[in-house]
Amino acid sequence: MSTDHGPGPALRRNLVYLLKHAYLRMTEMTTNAVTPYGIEGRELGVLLVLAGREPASQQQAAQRLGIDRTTMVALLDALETKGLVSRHPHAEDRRRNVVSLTAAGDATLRQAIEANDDAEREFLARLSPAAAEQLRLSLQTIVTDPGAGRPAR
Amino acid sequence: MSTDHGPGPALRRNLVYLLKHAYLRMTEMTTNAVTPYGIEGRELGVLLVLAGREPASQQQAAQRLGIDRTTMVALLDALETKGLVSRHPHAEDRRRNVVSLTAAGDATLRQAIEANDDAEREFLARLSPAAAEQLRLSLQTIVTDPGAGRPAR
DNA sequence: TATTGTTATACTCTATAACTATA
DNA sequence: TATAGTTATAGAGTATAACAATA
Repeated sequence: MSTDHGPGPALRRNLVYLLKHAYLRMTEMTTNAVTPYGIEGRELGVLLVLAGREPASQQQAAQRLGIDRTTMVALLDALETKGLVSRHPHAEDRRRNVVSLTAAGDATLRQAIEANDDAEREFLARLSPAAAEQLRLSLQTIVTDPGAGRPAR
Repeated sequence: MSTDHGPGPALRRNLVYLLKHAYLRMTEMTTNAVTPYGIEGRELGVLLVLAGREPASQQQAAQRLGIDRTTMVALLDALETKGLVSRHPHAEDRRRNVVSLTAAGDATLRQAIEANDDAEREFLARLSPAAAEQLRLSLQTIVTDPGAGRPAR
């Protein structure tokens, strides 16, 4: 019994360790929350990007997610097979694909968002509402505005 | 120009997205910080675990890091080859390996910790000191004390 | 029988290089 | 020539299954 699990004092404050395990846990919870609606956790991210302003190309959608365009292909193949997304050539530049949500995709997204919100609430359950909001804002700051020493790319 | 990079409004508050990209960025910064001392980012984690209370087995060290024991084998092989770590059979249970830092491992760890602290400071640069500490504490709470609905495992 | 370390193997996620069709 | 999408392929990082030594 009590086989001494946790990180131990040396790791307990290490940011790589904390971020990695927080990420893994949130990912698992989102996956579980969203699987009943027929999509994977990563696919929710794609649907969310598409639901915003509709991207003018697959590549633009990939950039918003921070993944490679070749990764996006497989992701969209799966979503298209499920009938949640459709691709059409761009009117003015036929190299590009305009990707849009189908009606089914829109319905799935709505349900998945709710399920994901529940998962986020559970993930944050040990934090006060203020601390939870602060966590989100701090991560936002770090991720979207990395600060000096960071190439514009 | 202005090819419209960032996440877009739909993803900007999504915790999986934020945690993933925060994790990727911190990992990259730690890797860069620690490479000059001849170790990888993940290896710093191993050294930190070993420097705490010395684990009675490889398996215990693996549990503290949250990785599989088979993964730990390869990690320790590399560190042993570099002369930073040594394995000896446990006196009372010869199935187990007691893993300890060599003098070189200890010296490397000390330098790597400093470099990693610098990287963490840069990572947190856009946050106030209070917000930075709050972020660390909130992640700690979530990771080490996940709360209800979570099996003890 | 159960457990530790190990090996072989496979799976997931991701990126790089090369092809195609358009521009 | 250059770019968007695609395909084939390879590389991390990780885990599962099976084996040897020890308990």
